[in-house]
Amino acid sequence: MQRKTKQREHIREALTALGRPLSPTEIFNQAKKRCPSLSLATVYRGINNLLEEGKIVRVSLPGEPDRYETDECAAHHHHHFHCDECRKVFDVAGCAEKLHPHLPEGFSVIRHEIVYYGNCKDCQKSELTRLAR
Amino acid sequence: MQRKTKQREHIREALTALGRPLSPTEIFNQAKKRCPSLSLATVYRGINNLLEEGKIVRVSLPGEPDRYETDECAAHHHHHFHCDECRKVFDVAGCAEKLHPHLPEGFSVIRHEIVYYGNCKDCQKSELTRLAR
DNA sequence: CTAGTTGCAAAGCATTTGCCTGTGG
DNA sequence: CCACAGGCAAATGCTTTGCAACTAG
Repeated sequence: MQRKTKQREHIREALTALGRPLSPTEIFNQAKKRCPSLSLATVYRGINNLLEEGKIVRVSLPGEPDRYETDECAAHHHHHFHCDECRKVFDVAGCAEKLHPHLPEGFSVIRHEIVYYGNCKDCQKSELTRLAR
Repeated sequence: MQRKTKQREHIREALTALGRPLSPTEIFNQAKKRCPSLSLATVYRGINNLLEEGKIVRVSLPGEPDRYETDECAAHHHHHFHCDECRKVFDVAGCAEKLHPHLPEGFSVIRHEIVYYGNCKDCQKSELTRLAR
């Protein structure tokens, strides 16, 4: 069974603190603020422990390194938004989409992933100010 | 400008021969049959050349190494299907989906990607025979 | 106590680069 | 000819592992 250590606490804390899916490096940088001795290898190990326990969930997006979010975030069906500008990833609540894929004969769909790309709130603003110049 | 070499031909040939998005290694293995002296580095360089020329297109799926498909495949809007069993990727023609994401205030969507997961035709069959046993 | 954890450094993998030889045009 | 292309091996970047020291329970 797993022990409760400060390093592991810091990993979960980083995830809840920023409230969006984070990459191992983002977690590392965030958690290092509280625990300077933390090593990146420990973050990776901690991530894998927490994954096995189901306390965090992997968020993979096309062409991006894997990110992770807390089980609370993952409790409801949702998709993700990737900002083309700052490359941060945000949750998109619910799934109002109607899906009717034109599948070839004999294929069956068990689940789906949708990723939206565009500009997040902050980058939207900076985009506007840039255009206004 | 780029030259026409047999190695580069073999890369495109591999893609059209199998008719589905292929990873660099899949391309390498396929092309090596015709051109045993081919090196993996050349496949990577060839892929990047062809990308720049727009002759092939990158297909990234969550948690998967990048794959590539010919520009013909990419000419029409489509999405992808990933078989949970054999891990091959197939094109899904068109996009009959109605998308109405619940975006936070201030976000704007420029494009989207959809990935379907399930069993492809062949693995569907083997799944059925396995269950029948 | 003692098995699970950590930090560090080294090992793995996939992808890219440097360098020198080979070759298409 | 000779600049671009190819093969090989070394370099890179991200993730995992081995190992000895450490610590929660």
